[in-house]
Order: sequence, then structure tokens, then C-alpha cells
Amino acid sequence: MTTLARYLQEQLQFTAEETTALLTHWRKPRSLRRGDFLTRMGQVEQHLYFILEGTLIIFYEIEENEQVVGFGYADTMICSFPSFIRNLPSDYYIQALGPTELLGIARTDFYRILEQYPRLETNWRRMVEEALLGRIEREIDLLTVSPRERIQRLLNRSPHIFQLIPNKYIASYLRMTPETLSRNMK
Amino acid sequence: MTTLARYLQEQLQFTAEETTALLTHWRKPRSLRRGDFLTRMGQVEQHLYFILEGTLIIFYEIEENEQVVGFGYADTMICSFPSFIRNLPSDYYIQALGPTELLGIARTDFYRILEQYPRLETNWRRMVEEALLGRIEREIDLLTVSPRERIQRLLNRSPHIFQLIPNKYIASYLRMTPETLSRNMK
DNA sequence: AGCAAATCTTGATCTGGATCAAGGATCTAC
DNA sequence: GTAGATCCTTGATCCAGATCAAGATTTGCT
Repeated sequence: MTTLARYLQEQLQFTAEETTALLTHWRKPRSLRRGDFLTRMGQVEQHLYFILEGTLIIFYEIEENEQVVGFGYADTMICSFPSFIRNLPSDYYIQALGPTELLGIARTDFYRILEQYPRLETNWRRMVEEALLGRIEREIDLLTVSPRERIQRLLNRSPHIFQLIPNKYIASYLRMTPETLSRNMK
Repeated sequence: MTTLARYLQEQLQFTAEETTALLTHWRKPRSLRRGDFLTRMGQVEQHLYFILEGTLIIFYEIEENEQVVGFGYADTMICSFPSFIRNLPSDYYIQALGPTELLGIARTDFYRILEQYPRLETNWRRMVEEALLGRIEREIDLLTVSPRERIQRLLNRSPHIFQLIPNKYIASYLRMTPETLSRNMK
């Protein structure tokens, strides 16, 4: 069984048959090398991706420098959600930090299937709900005033990120400079 | 026709029949006075509310002081979404800034209806998607480094807020002190 | 393995916005 | 309508974290 099949069944609670039906539509494999962009600002996101292997960063370009707002790693979904959902140009970039393998499903296919299978809609709705809740939790994390505490919260909630992602991107994600992250890590 | 009915049809695109069916379940009227809490930290959110009249603030208590993260005003929905969706205690408070009238629907009713009517599920999903997109846009707003620009963005996007909400809450929402807001408004 | 590029660390300095303070303007409740 | 509370403004000071700099370490590519 593929990792995507396992993800669909374990994380999204699809039955074996539903998983099989869905899998046939996830058929756009894509490979990226370090530095390649999965999505660029201005492009309309035409696919939803499942990461088989590798790590990616999601960032905005704001006043000349990049501001990281999220990460992607193996066995999770990734895409420019606002662009994918609204069918409008993406506001942010998604870039591979190393060799990366993905599977994609076209948004037209995806929404067509959504209409056909009510249970799929329920699962997608739950996924969007979870994404929303994740954002809300992150908002609280960023409210925490001291850099030291922001780091601590991330360490508690997602220690694996520190294994996968270079500190300078984590610093950006936590809204501080790499120097401040370094000085507060020990 | 009530404002809720109009909201359901115009904003959420329900048919007249669906609206009528739904309306019978929105039957928990609630009145608040200035300073009253709609929801307190620790409570599990048992209702989704529609604001008929009045304004409210949503805030976290973080290190002794309140941090505003959102507002509610007439003709929109409000509740502690993470609590409502996950059926867990709310992390934040919702408080009325003045006399406020609401209609509520119980979460058990709401989710039961959702199961029965697929089109309702689609509409709710769209609402959650929109809420997620709103969060994402807000994230960009907060990334803007200078206080002056953050104010400007909010003025452009939601000028009505400055009419409805005292500046000190807007300052908190924009992550700055009332002094800084005052100094950068003109 | 080996070299170039990228990243991390540590120190010295600077600064934007917070904090503290106090007077004036505006609400609001009876 | 008026008293009291709340909110807004302006000035003076302070400090956490940014910026600048430079050397040490790690990473990734062939």
C-alpha cells in the first residue's frame, strides 16, 4: 500500500474502496530539486499535492524579503490553499528545500469527485476545518510575547520541524531573526 | 424577511425552501448588555450565533492582558469556532461592546441537519473555507512590518470597523498599543 | 573526499515601538 | 442633563530585539 493510501485511510478515515477509487485520480507525479518552486506567486494553483518525500517551505515575499508561513513534509498535503479554493493567483511561493517527490490531483478532478461522493465532501470539510484550527492555534503561538516562549511552544508542538528544517526558516516562521533564535535556543 | 433569512440566501446561497427549513432551528434568541460575555474561556461552545444587532470582540487572555483577535457585528455569524467544531473548551472570550441581540442554533441540531442535507454541508464547507481564507489574509496583514501600514491595510479592507469599534480594541487587534495607533492615524 | 556555499554563532551597536504619565475629550447610565 | 467612567492624545523615557559584522561550523554537490 502506498503512503498516500495509508494517509487517506488513517488520517481521513476513508474506506478501502473509497481510497482505491480516489487513488486513480492522484496521478500527476512531480519531482523537485533543492530550490525548485512547486508554486510561484501569481500562478493559479491547479493541483492539490501529497508529499511522498522531502520538505518544502511556504513563504510570502514582503518588502523584499521572504516571510515563511508554513512547512510541508512527507505524508501531508500541500498547495496554495487560497489559490486552489478560490481559483485565483497565489499570493505565496512554495519551494523545495531538498529533493522532493509529490503526487498531484487536478483541482477540476478534485471538485468533480467532491460533488459525486458526499462522504468525500465530509472528509474534505473536516480537513479544511482542521486547517482552520491549525491557523488559530498558530495565532496564539505568535501572540506569545517573548521569542523564548514562541520557540518553546513550537518545540513542544512540532519538535520534528527542528530536525527537518534549517533554523533560519524556523526563525522566519517564528517572526524573529536567526540571531534571536540562536541566542534563545539554549 | 428577517436579516438571518437574507444572510442565508444572499451570502450562503440557500434556496428559499432551505432557508425556511433552517430558520425553524435558529430559535435561541439571546440578549447581551455592554460587557456581558457571550462565551467565556473554558466553556464548550454549544451554539452558533447570528448577530442581529450590536458589536462584539473576540479575545484571548494572554499573560494577564487581553489580546483581541476578531470582531463580530450585525448580519454575521459568531461563535468560538475551535470549541464549536471540536466540542472542546473554548480558548477565548467573546464579549459584547454594547447592547446586542443574537439568534442561536444548538451544535447538536446543527450537525444533525448537516448530515441530513448534503447541500447544507456544501454551504458550511464553503463558510469554513472562507473563514480559513480570512485568517490567511489577516496573517499577511500582520506580517506588514510598520504599524502605519498595518493600520492602512485595515482601513482599506474594513473601514467600517473604525466606525463600530473603540480604537483601543483595534490597536490590540493590530498588535500595537493605543498610543502607537493614535500616533499613526493622521 | 574535498571544496564552495550555506548556515549558525557570538559580540557590539542601534532603534522603533512599548511603557509611564497626565490632561482633555467622549461616552453612558441613571 | 450631569457625574463618573472610559477612552483618546501627547510628551518623555526605556529596552528587547533588529541590524551589522566576522569567524566557525555544517551541508551538499561532483
